[in-house]
Amino acid sequence: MSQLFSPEAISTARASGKRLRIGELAKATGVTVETLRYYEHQGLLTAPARGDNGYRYYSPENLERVHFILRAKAVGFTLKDIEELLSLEVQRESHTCQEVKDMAEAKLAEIEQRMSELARMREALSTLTDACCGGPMSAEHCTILSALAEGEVHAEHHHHSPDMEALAQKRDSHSSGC
Amino acid sequence: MSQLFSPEAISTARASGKRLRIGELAKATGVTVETLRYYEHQGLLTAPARGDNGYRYYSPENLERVHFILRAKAVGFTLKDIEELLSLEVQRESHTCQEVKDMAEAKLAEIEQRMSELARMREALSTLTDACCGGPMSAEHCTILSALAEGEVHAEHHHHSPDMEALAQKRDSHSSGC
DNA sequence: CTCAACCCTAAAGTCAACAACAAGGTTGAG
DNA sequence: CTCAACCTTGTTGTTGACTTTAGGGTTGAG
Repeated sequence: MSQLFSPEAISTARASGKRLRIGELAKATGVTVETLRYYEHQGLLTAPARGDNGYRYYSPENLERVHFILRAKAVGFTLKDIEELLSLEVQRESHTCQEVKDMAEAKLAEIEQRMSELARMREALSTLTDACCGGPMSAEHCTILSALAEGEVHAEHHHHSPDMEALAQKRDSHSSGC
Repeated sequence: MSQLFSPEAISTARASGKRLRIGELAKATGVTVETLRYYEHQGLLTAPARGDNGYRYYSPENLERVHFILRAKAVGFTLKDIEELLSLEVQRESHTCQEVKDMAEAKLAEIEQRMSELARMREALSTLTDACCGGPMSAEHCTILSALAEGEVHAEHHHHSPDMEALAQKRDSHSSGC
């Protein structure tokens, strides 16, 4: 490994400025170098200092910004959201808490929306799997396939109707489901 | 395919034999005509009969298949999954219940995976929003931005550490958070 | 006959968030 | 010097599920 860089080779040699090359920053943050260049291209990272060789040399501030991005991603923000969050972050004084909280709450609502959609799917799917024997015999009378084919799937948005009953009846009445 | 052994099963099973043009099928199923053509292109819909004008004329079986696809989508299957499901559906006898149930359970696991990921995000986000006043004053000391900037976000996979404590302390100690 | 509302095909564009590739320059160890 | 391992730019490809575009034919009412 070649950890040897020239700390003072950069024009503005700051005392505390431990500058990282892109591969080092990548390793330090757990993302790929392509991702870092992509973030820069997208305007999420400000263009870092360059050496005479054209290499990017990242400051600790750049490192912090990458961490900011990753944390924001981890709680569900998109890169586009993060661009907005960063514009709030870099000029905190000229923005309000409300703006920030609004974004967080909007994202929260979005996440809860997606969760309830998934919960709906999970309910429907578990009803289906519960009704299916899963045995090694022919799928000719498989309740899952029949439910998908004949419209007994309890998965439409609102409209929680006698779907499950219909499915349950299938099991009882025919005694053939799966 | 059911059409293999049923050039007349169609006419016998359903005396109606009402064939729809693509726009009618679209209206009947709630998808766009482009989507229907796309499904056909992807092999999810078998090529329907054509008139002398080149128009597609869909049979009731075609309609049923679209419904199958939509129901499968509604419970979380991808189009690729559905292609597989359809191959099971079309030749049920040569497949087992187990195959079908395995697919459903795999999808269920996938959905639960995504749900727990979302739940993790929701926890982190609601902790953040709870800690933020959301008021109209400067975001200078906004706890949300600070948490994102300083790494107090409780959102990494496992590793549930004193993150929330750190966040809570921020509120108490500084008395400035937001 | 005209005109809107249908229908057709093939190909390209969209979104997000990168990954991969081509074609090179730089660095440092051996 | 070579060689691997870095770094550079710009372009294109990936995934999924469509949507849009371009450039046409068909149908039926007025």
